[in-house]
Parts: sequence; structure tokens; C-alpha cells
Amino acid sequence: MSNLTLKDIAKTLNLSITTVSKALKDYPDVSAKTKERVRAYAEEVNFTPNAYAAFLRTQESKIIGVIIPRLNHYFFSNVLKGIMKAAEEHSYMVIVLNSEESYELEQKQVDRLLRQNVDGILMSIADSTHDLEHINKITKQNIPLVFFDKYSKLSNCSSVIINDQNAAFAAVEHLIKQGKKNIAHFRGPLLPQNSIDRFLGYRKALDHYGIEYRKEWVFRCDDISSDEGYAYTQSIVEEHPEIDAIFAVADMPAIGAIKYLNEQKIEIPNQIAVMGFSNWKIANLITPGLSTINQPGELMGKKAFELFYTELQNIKKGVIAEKQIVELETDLIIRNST
Amino acid sequence: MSNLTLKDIAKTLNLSITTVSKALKDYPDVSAKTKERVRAYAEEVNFTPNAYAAFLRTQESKIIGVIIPRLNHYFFSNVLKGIMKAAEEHSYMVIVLNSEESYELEQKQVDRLLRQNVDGILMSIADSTHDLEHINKITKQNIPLVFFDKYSKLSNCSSVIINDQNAAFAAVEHLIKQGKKNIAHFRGPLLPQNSIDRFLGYRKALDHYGIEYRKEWVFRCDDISSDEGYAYTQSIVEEHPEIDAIFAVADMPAIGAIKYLNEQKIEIPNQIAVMGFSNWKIANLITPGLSTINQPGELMGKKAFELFYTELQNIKKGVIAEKQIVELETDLIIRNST
DNA sequence: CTGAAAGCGCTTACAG
DNA sequence: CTGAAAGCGCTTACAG
Repeated sequence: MSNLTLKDIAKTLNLSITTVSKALKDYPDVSAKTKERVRAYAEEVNFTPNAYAAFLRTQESKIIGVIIPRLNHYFFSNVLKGIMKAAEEHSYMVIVLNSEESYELEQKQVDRLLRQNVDGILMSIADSTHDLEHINKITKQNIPLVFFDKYSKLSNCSSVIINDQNAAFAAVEHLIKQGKKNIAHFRGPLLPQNSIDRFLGYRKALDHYGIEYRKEWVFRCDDISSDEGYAYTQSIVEEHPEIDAIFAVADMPAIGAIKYLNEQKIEIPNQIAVMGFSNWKIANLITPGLSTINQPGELMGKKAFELFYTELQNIKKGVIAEKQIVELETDLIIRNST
Repeated sequence: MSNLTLKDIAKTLNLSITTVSKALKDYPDVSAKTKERVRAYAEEVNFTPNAYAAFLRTQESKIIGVIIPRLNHYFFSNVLKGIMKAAEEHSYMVIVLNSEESYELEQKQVDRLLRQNVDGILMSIADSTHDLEHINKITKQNIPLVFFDKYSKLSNCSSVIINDQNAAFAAVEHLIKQGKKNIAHFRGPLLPQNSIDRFLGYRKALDHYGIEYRKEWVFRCDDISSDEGYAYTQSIVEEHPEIDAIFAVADMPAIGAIKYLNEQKIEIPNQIAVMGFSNWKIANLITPGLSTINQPGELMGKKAFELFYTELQNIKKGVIAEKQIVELETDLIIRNST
């Protein structure tokens, strides 16, 4: 809109479009004097080159697309922050799309990003995604694709993840070492790999310490919400009084549990200990503080961008490199809820 | 990358580029048979038109830029969610930038968005922004600009805001009606309008009910963080034992206050009542629940997009319309902290 | 050191 | 109903 072009500048300065373009891009074959003239004028009139026209030549949009399953989510916000910071450093901009854990939306959003000719796509798969056709579309077009956190074992793509199974094992092991024997699990939805892996880590820890697994002590949180945690804790207290600890797939259900227990004046951790997963900010703000597993969100975002970036360079050079899986460290954070 | 073009399709189908383009855009002057052929083939080869080339003709990027001062922030995430949902409905994509409350970053990001030729910019001003030159750049280029939440009274732009002064008044009035007389205020930084207005609302309420204002009971939270709230509450308890209520500029400092009071086993609200502002999710998850002012984030985002959209239509039609200020309703939410 | 020209992939007014 | 052609605003190989 009402933006100046190279042509306008060329006309005003009595130069060719070529020379103006070169001057602005600091080509060595333009005289210092001309460069100075052009630059001064461009500054004066606040010239901003048209990114679209440039793209048409260079075929690089300098934009990446990010699809996250939840926007108002401490962990994913942190990942996004990491991505955006790294992108900024490489002069990239980020189009953000929120799939709201919906497979249908996710498919549409992939299409939209492809149409936009983004230079790459970074995504975390929605809970309801059960099919990878849209993912294949991306890889077929030879566009770098990087998964973070919720990835797919079936697609051969670069990914930044944590070892959910080991982390969950450590969490449950900690509960056991605190003397807890009847440990319930609030698991996540059925499809996503991380909710499966955290469940498996729970089972493995029970196994390892010779504690019987009881499937009626596993409660499914499809929304991974505090409300679910609250409601399940109520039914635990009322129907399974022998349960002495809860390991939740994420902090939110754990916080719902703590809320209920606080209201009922049930002692945490003496009567029931509560363990979360993710280390949201809120985990340290409630009373008692929530023990949890720290998941390095910002670092994950940074790494995801870097994987994209090296992959893009490889493609440009025509190098076919192995896809990389980066596994980040997690820590057990012990607070007063265990 | 490796993307088909209209030319490729035209060649394969033995048609002209024109006809292919028209067929795909459902122009009336193309035969149904041809349209069908083109569409079927485009589908088969997964053709995605090049958005940049299209832009160069239409001068519409179908992208907006959003600058928010904080990313990992319940309220701003909600606004973003509202913006993105509305954008999606209008086939717009959203480039998100995080100014981290920094004036310098904000300036750079405005430049980057202008260079990208976004169709409009939606932003909330950083706490440290003390100058509007970058804002003027946007309006000079005749690009729609809409502020949300943190706006500037000095620039004539469309804005979606709340009445911070009235909302703060209602919050403090509620404390007074609960019998509180010695009410401290955790105020925000000096520059942003909303932190000024909330402070003014606090003063107005005191005035209105004949309570003396004491400036040593006002504590400045430059980061609007729980840590600041925690530390100030400690000094209140130790140095100003007569204080019986706290009104905080936002939920985070209020939650820090509650954390400290809980640790010290100081009764809330009997000894000290605590009032927040914004109604973050966490406000209802801590014990006691935090009384606060509900700020409709998602709705604010939706309205901001709509303001942008009507402004864009006006510009296209050459209509010069008044800038609009939309003021959204807030509610007093009473929980157990007051 | 400067500039004319081709071309990126579309859209659309115009001709037939 | 179909197509040749101009043009959006850049970049860059090439000529002078």
C-alpha cells in the first residue's frame, strides 16, 4: 500500500533500478558515492523492499510455519518462545497456527502453510491425529519438517523430544522411594506417543519395584485438564481410600488433584502425594508446591529451529542427510507435594 | 521447492496458463469440462498456487502481524487465540512477534512486518515504549493498525481496550465493602496506560469512600511477577502490620502475595485480603481462590481482528472512516481471597 | 562502475 | 470459450 519501489527511487535519483538494488544490497561493484546517495534517500523515504517480489526470485520466503496443538499452554508457549527467538536471530518470521488438538484443523493448516510457501514447518502433533497423509505431503515437497514434543514414530522426520518413558519412571520411582505403594496414574489420551510413553514408564517403575499394576487405578484425562484431575481425585478419595499417591501425565491434572485435596483438608503428601509432569510456572506457585518433571520448553524450541535450519542448508546444497532425533534432558523437581 | 506451477499444468493439459488459472479460480468464462479436467489434475499433483506471485498482482498478502509484549502469559495468549480464530475464518495467517516488553525489539519488529508487506498490524505496546515514531511509520504507510489492551492515548488508532480505571475502582470498592480500610496497592510499571489507570482507579475508590491515600503503601512491580508480590508482601507483614488488604495490578503479584501469606499461615482474607486483576486460569486453581477482575482476552482478540478487517475494507474502497475505540466489559470475580 | 533485459509465478484486461 | 500479453517488484547474469 502506497509503498515506494526501486523504480521510484531509481527515477528520483536518476539511476537504473539495477544500480539502486545493488547499492541497497551492498554489492561490491557500485561506487561508494552512489551507495551513499541511494542509502540516504532510501532511509529518508523509509523504503521497505517488497518481500514478495524478492521471494519470487530467490524462492526463499524467510518464513516458517509452526503448528502447536494448544496456545494457552505454558509448555507450548515456552517452546514457541524458543522458536521465535532462534528465528529472529536468523531473520526468520514465524506464522503460528493453533490446531486445538484437532486432526482436521491440523490438515487444513498444513495445506495453508504449503500454499504460503514457507521455508519449513515445525509442529507438534494433535492428540486426535491418527493418520499421516498431511505429513507426507510436506515431506514429498521436500520442505524441512521438524517435530517437537509430540512426534510420530512412524514418520521419518527430524524431532526434538524428551525420553518420556524414563522421565515417568523417575517420577514414579521417586514416589516409591517416599514409601508410597498404591500409586494411581492419571494418564493422557490414547493416541499421542508421549501419553503412551509416560504410562509405560509408570508401569515399568511399578514392575521394577515389584508393585502390582492395577488397571482400575489408571484414569484417563482426555483434556489433560485440572477439572479432570479434580474429579478423579474425588472418586479416588471416595472409592479407593487405599491410594496414597498420584502420578499425573501433566501438571494440570495434578493441580486439580491438589485443589481437591486442599479443599477436603487431606494432607499432602502424607495421606496422598501428588506428582505432576512438565514443571509449569504454576507448579511452584500453589501450596504445597508441586513435585514434577522439568521439561525444557524454550530449549526444545531453539533446537527445533536449528534442526530446521541445518536441514534447509542441506537441501540447498543438495546434501541428503540423515534425519536427526534430539533427545533433551529432563529433571526431577521435588517440592512439597511428595 | 519442487512445486508445480500453472505453466507445468498448462503444458501437461495442453491449455494456456490463462485458462488453467481461470479454471482453478472458477471463472464463469471457462467451460465446465475444462474446469473439471484442470481441477482433477491439480488435485492429483497436489498443486498449491504460489502465494507470493499472487500477492505481486493483488497486493494482498493475507497475512497480518501481531506483536505481543509477552508470550508466556495467560491473558495475551488468550488474545492471540481470539485473533487467530478470527483470522482463520477470514483466511488470514498470523505472524507473531514477541517484543518481550522491549521498546527496541518492538521497533525492529514493526520494521520487519512492514518489509513483509503484511495487510495489517495488531499490537499491544511494550511497557518500556516511550516514543511513537515506529507507530507513525505504520500509519504513514496507510496500513491498518489496531491496538489491544496496552494502547497509546497519543496515537489516533483503532483500539480494543477495557476501562481499567473503572475496573480497578470496582475491585477496591469490593475490598472496602468487605470492611477493609488499609489497602495497599501493587502497581505496575510507570509508563503503560493500563498500569496508570488501575492506580488511578485505586486512588479514586479510596477518595470516594473517604479513605486517606498513603503513597508508602504503593509498591511498584516492574516485572508484574509473582516474585515481586511475594517480596512486597513479606515487607508489608514485617513493616506495615496495619495493612489488611492488597489490590494488585495483575494476578501474578497477587498470587505471589497469597503464596507468602500461606507459608506464614496468615489468614486470607481475614487478616489480609488479596485482590488480583485479569482472571488468569491459575486464579481459580490456587487455595484460596483469587478474587479478581475478569478481562475477556479471547473476545478482545476477535474484536481487534474485526477492527482491522473493516479498516482494510474501508481503505480498499477509499473510504476514510473514524478510528474506533472498542471498550469491553469486565466483571468482578469474587472468590475466597477477599 | 552502470544499466538493459530476462524471469520468478501469478492475475486479468483484452482480443479473437 | 480460449489464449497472448502485460505487469506486479524484485534479483542477477550479462554487456558495455
